[in-house]
Amino acid sequence: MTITRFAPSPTGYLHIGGLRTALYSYLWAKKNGGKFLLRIEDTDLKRNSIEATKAIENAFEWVGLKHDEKIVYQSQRFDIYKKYIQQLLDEDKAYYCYMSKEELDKLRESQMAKKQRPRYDNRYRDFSGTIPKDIKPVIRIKTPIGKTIEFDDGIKGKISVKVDDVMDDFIIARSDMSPTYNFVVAIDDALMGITDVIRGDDHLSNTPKQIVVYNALGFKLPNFYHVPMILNPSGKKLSKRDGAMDVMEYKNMGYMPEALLNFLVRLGWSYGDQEIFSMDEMLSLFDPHDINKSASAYNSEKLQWLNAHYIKNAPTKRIIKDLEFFELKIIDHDQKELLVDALKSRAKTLKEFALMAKSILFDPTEYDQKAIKKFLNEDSLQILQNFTKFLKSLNKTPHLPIEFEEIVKEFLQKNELKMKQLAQPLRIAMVGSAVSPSVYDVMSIIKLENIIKRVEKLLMEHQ
RNA sequence: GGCCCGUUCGUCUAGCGGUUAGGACUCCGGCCUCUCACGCCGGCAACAGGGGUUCGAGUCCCCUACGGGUCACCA
Repeated sequence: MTITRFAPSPTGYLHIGGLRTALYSYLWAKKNGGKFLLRIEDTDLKRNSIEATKAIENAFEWVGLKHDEKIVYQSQRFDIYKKYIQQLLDEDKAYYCYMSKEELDKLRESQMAKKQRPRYDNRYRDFSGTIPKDIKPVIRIKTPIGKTIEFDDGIKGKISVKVDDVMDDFIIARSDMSPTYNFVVAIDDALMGITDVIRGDDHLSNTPKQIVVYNALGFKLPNFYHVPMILNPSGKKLSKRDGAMDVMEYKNMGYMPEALLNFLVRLGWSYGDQEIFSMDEMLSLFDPHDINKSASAYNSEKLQWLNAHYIKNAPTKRIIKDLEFFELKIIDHDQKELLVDALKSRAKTLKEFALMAKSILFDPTEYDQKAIKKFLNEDSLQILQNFTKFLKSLNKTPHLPIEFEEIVKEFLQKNELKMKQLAQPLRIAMVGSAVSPSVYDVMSIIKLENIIKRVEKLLMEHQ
């Protein structure tokens, strides 16, 4: 069975880079009928937050990624880590190091001065001298000096590093005996039965260290996949300054989770020329081996295009529900279908959608001055005047767009006018600007009495 | 600086020794049209540079340049 995991440290919100690796992990597990687990990496007791964990869960819920089983908290597993530390000590695969932090700093400084790579000099490995008093020791693992560590990354291919180049006998337990990251990650991944580790590129250099731990403990290695980073539009590392890092921010901006997921899955991965992927398609087509080797820049225009696509194709009921988040309730409106259909191909975000809907539903509070200047003059005001008279004289009440179209045509014919001469002035009267869906649709949505009311209001203010 | 990774249109990418180097977003034309969108049609635009290997290289190898990651008693 394929078991993957997402293992964030609870330092803040879930950002889009994290969501992408989570998505990849989720897809790969689910595609293979496996499990996707969530683990919170909170070994650093100093900074830790429940809110951050909650934020991650909320974001997962919004996009619809469900993790299997209970969330694993590393802070609750210290007993387990302690056991393995003791095991390594007993087997002489780890040892106490009595070098103080100050000493270590000094060593590092002198190495830097000599342009050497700062590293611990293994002075307490196989130490037989007298042990310094008054020093709370740390525990270090014995790394396989002189060896080469090789592994086959599912994305990058063969990776091979010399142990002496990339690590010293690194610390697995701090002087307060709390375990460190590279140690616990290996243990947890092994114990949780993780078969495929999909994570950010920035962890690539941690992997050899974790392999050392796996080997020391006799655990079987998982498959590793190191996903290249997401860059900002100018090709630099994505940071908070780029804005919209928090996944939930996308909800506020009116993006649909499907669009975000589709955007993210295509950022660094592709399947031929296909751009649109439903969750089912992602599930059947995704394979981490096809992920690109190079970093990709975040490009919000594509996301916007995808969002527009998903809005266009979403069921009306769904849109109506989503619009409530933007304080628009149209569930009881008798022309809600027409309204939503008219706007579906026009709005790029749900936020924009709500704004457009409101501009139709509610009487205009102000008019676009450019539009006024361009389309309102003596002639057009006269036409509007005549049009309201005509509307009032009707002996039946039109409802459907087609019915409004008929009466408009009748009016135009009687007065020997072209649609162009009526459409824009009427549009301005109804919604306050020169842009809106078809006037017939708008008329049908706001109804006869409101058309007359809005036209008369405009006439009054411009006479 | 050491180590590791990367480099195809502005951006996301297809390509897996022989292609007029394809698609998508953006942008620019055109059609449709009551405006704006949508849709449809068309256009601009790329193999980082240099050496090899080969009959033939975007594809394989080496070097250079550039970009990124990482070098903690953080995760």
